[in-house]
Amino acid sequence: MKVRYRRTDVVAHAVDTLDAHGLAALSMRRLAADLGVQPAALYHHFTDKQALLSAVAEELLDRGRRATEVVPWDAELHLVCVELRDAMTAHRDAAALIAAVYDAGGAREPERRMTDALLRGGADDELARVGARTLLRHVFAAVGDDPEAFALGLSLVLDGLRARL
Amino acid sequence: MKVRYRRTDVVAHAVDTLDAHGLAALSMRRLAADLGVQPAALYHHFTDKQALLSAVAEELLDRGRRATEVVPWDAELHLVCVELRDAMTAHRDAAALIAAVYDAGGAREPERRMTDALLRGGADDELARVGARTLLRHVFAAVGDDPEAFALGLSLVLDGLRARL
DNA sequence: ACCTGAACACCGTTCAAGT
DNA sequence: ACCTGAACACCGTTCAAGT
Repeated sequence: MKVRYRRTDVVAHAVDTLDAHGLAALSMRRLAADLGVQPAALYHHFTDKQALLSAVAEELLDRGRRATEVVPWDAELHLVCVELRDAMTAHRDAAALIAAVYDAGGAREPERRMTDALLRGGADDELARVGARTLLRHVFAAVGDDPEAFALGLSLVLDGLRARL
Repeated sequence: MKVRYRRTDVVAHAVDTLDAHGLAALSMRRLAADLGVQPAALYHHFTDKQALLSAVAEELLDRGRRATEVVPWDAELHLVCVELRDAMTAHRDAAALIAAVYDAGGAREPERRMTDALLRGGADDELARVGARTLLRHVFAAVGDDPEAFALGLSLVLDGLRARL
């Protein structure tokens, strides 16, 4: 009797592959070969490669979540940035993967939490939407910076937001 | 006697292909087929696909350049953002292409001009470097926004910079 | 529910050789 | 200087069929 897998098994193995060999190695064919299964078998679990990558990105984001607690809006904003940065640095190429999934319309939870925090802080709908997006994109883009440059770049955006609240 | 091409011919055709069929269609094999040439022939003009993409990105940036004139540092900053946005919106998928080339270490001229303008405006080396990068990345990320959202997001970053100059 | 076998339509890149 | 012919080592995806 051959081995069989569930969706979560495939995602777990994909995370391992990401760690060990990077995003370029995350191909449907290679993943299937590693699992000892035909490429077509993966299409039972995911409609296409994009769906697989989305599932992996969500998994990485989940692993980065801290305990939920109610904090002031600006502390929440800071917390989301830190959690996101953690998730993006905890695994090889996680930053590129999460950004790619975001660009394709997935991994929207961090942005949603930022928007909520800004609304709570008194921003109107427009500022909350644009502010959250600008902040999120900055975290994406600056994740490769050293800590000082990251903090400085982040404060440029946060100062701009503060000036409007 | 068969047709023969120079490097610039290939770049010009790549720009046309980008316009007509998008970034996904910009493959070495397809480009070669369109030109009526073997895939291997392109490796006479470019060491690899990355070099081709870099050349195309530089070409798009060049086409977006306006006449050079000496202006105050903040007007120069604004001008670079506008030129960059123009270059990124003038051709299909140009934003994704230029961002990809930038991530790979190319298309550095806009950032260099931003750094120079900030130094001219009194920023120290660190602020000029981080400020230019933050601004550039914001333009990359927000190029798909509608004009109001783009302007608001940009002013968030510019306000942060102004607060330090 | 999960997988196979086989195919289709692609990729980037290298290399010896030709003109 | 610019190109061919041929190969190598890959991709994502579909589909009928099997257990």
